Amino acid sequence: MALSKTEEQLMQHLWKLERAFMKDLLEAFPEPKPATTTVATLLKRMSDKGYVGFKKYGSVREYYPLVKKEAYFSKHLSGLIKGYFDNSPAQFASFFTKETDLSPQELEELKAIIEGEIKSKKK
Amino acid sequence: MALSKTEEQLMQHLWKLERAFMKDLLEAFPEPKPATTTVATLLKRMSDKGYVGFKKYGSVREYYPLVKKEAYFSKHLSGLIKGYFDNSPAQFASFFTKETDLSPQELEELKAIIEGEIKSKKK
DNA sequence: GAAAGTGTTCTACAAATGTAGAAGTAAATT
DNA sequence: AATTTACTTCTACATTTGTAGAACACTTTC
Repeated sequence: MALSKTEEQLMQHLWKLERAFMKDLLEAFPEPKPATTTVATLLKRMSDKGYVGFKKYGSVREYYPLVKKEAYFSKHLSGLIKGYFDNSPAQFASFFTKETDLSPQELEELKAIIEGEIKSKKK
Repeated sequence: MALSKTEEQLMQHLWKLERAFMKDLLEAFPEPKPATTTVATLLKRMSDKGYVGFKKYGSVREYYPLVKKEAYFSKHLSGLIKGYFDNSPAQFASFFTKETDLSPQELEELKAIIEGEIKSKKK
């Protein structure tokens, strides 16, 4: 099952922190911070959905992600590409490159990456 | 306000069709098709949210999108990039290029696009 | 060891979402 | 004109989501 928008936000914090206690997560939120119980509920649901694990220290828990950000994001992205670009990553890439405001330097970097990819595919 | 997952799907059909009557939309869904009333409800909500317009022909309506797919998608994408790549499109691009399985030809095309962008930025 | 501080579990509830029946209306068909 | 077709509008309801109070439990601190 997928995460909801709010759960995803919390997941972002968790990915950044890698492992975190309730208080670390609360700190990560900007004002106005949600109630502790709110975060607890979200964590419970996320854990039920299999996205979050935890280690108990007494009654307190140290939470950590069970799915990698990259993996989660990849799935997200391929969904988007399927939906919006008729499943054509190339078409998506083209759109992205044109629409996003990349600096000349970033473009050069990107070009280098692609050249690297081309080379590695060829070998 | 944003569209929900299901509303987005319907929106996809509408974008593809450009203008559509209820029956066209229903046809666009794969089996098992939703009930007519289900789609009607979604259209109503989407219209309330300002994403869909319609022209009346008697009591029947021809629906059409009020927001361009590109615009909607862009917003989506920048949200993703903000969330997952710390607001760095370049970092995102790099991830995308590595993770997605583009064919050598697609990579060449992409490279060409980027070169074009570099040139146009330089001018 | 009584009081604070932290976090957990339970329970609750409003809003948003997914889905659709019932009933009405307009247009097409017999 | 009566019937069928193709919607639309209204109403309804189960889930999921966003938010959090109340009450309980473990730790730390005076």
